[in-house]
Amino acid sequence: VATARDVARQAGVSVSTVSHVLNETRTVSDALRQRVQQAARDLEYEPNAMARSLRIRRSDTLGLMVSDLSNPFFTAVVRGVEDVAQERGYALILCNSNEDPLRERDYLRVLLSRQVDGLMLSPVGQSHESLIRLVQDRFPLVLFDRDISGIDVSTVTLDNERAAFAAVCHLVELGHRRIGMVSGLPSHSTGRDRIAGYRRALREAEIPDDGQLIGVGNSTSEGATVAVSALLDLAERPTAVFATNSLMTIGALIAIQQRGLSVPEDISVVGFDDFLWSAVLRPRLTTVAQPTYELGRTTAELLIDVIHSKGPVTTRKIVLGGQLIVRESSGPVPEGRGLHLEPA
Amino acid sequence: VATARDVARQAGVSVSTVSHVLNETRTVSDALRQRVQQAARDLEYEPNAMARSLRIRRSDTLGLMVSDLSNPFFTAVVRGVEDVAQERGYALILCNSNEDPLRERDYLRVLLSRQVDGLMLSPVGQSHESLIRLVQDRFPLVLFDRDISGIDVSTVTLDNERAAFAAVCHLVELGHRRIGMVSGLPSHSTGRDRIAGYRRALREAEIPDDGQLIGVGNSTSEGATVAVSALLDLAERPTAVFATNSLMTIGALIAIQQRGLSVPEDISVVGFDDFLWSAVLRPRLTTVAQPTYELGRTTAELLIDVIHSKGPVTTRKIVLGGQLIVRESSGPVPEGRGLHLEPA
DNA sequence: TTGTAGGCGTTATCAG
DNA sequence: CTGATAACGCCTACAA
Repeated sequence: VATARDVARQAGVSVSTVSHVLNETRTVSDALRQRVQQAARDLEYEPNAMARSLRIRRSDTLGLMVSDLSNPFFTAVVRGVEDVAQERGYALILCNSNEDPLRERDYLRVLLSRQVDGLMLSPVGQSHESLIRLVQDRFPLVLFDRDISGIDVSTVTLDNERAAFAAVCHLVELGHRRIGMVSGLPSHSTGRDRIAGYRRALREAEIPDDGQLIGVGNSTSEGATVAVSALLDLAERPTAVFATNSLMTIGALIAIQQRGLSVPEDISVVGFDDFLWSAVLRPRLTTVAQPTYELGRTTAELLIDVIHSKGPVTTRKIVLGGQLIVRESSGPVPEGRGLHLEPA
Repeated sequence: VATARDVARQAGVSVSTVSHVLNETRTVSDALRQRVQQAARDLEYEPNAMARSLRIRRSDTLGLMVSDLSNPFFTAVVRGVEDVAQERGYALILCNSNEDPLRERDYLRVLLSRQVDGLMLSPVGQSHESLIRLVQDRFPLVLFDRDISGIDVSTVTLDNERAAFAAVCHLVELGHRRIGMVSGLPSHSTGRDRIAGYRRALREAEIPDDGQLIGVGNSTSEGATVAVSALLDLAERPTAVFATNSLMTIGALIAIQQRGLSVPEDISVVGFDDFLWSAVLRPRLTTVAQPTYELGRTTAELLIDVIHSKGPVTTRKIVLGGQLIVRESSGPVPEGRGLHLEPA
């Protein structure tokens, strides 16, 4: 591997001239410039990014830590982040905490020791010591998807409360009054917000809400199958189910199929996130589509802004909206069910 | 941010002592060791990975470039790679060439300039200058999923020929004799191998094969919809379709639904890669399951072996096998179709 | 057992 | 316009 020294020798100039030619950082005579450029090409010189970063105290690298890479939601986010990083000349180091707080902690150290210029994070748990230190040190940090409390940091999130509200309102308008929900962990802001939207919809429809119809699906397909099975075991089982991410939607459908029930004749379903395969399901799935790719783009752009802003950093909270897409998996309340089952 | 110098000053020792204590690279008296460790903790010292790498000419970082991160196939691979990297103490820089040769070229330079210790790549096109130089320089490189010609490099692939063979044999055994296929690009080894397996199955069943029933779906859902629509427009349309990745399976199903045909009554379908949502499809999808996570693990392990092997590097070709999972989407030839349509 | 000093490959300051 | 030279933060002979 050739170094600037080699290029300098080959071109018969000093290393500083090589550096200045390649970075266009001062005027160099045509003759020398030509020789340097030729030598660089001949030797296939590629500057050593580590040495460079060490000197200029900047790595032109962004860190991105997602909490679950097997969730299509996050891969869409990653693509958005990546496109922006590419456009703005940043490299990207991607880590997957896999919903493991320890792994998040570890990767955080890895990323910082690699001197990333900024970090995008979908936090797996609560705020912790390492994160607090980061913001205290004014390290460029943007959280996405999930917000956490007790920490003053910029975030980009989706409007989960409104999205859940819209989904449940749709079911209410179809006449449903016993509406189940499979939720993610309430320890995540996303889980809480979706529950809040669900409850507001019930409240506005004056449907009594004892929380019995909220199952915790743990954001996984398996968890949702268990949770929805429990809902279906209730004496007064729901006539509709709202699943709050794509994996849990699958789990909910599995549970429903296991009971031999069909959608939407026996029970209506609304999913969260819009997925490619929802179009080939029969019936096609009613979903709340979320702008996942845009979430990634916005997060990356905000982070780069934060990095470039020299002044006092004002933390920003950006919220992106979603969209309800009505398909055939949600329908009216089945005959003989619904109103008469109402406890109120 | 604290440096080794700061720690040394705080502990009242020299920087070399700090280094030796933290790396356990020579025996240090208890007293000093304690002081250094305490100081490091107090200052929250984290070694600068760039400076360290610059010195020891090793970054303990692996590069991973996938060709399409939105394809669940590759995210499973990524998880496998990541787990191994984590276990073996390597960091991971992940790039997404997005099937764009230019982007692949760019990212290649980025990764190399960042001094990754080795690189895993699912190449988007043919072998090119940059790759050839890499192997000539004996740079640790492992290709996965796709092999390319004209370059002597270690690879980890799936047995696509056999997988396709098994899928088509299954259809043959059900009585099908007009079997369509949606293929990826034949410029990829995966596409070629799957076509080869398809053809071998036809040959062994003594089914005439004029290649008319092979549609190129371009590995995308949209491409597959177009390709399968064309197959369904044929005067003697296939009674079964073999789709060769998950996105193209979706596209195939969409095309079939657009025609108002149902599976497997009107037409049988076999998909490639096994997906979570295939279980909630009705009918459930017959698929060839591929060990994607294992592909990632094996690739990372092979690369790390290559990096550690001091001697002459013998290139290795590892091939992993798949498994046919029969579900309800493939059935017998529909009444009134099949044999009498046979041209031969 | 400990410290000093040189250098990894760059960039940038300071003379010429 | 150009070239020595001193960092950047770390590791590691070599010396003490």
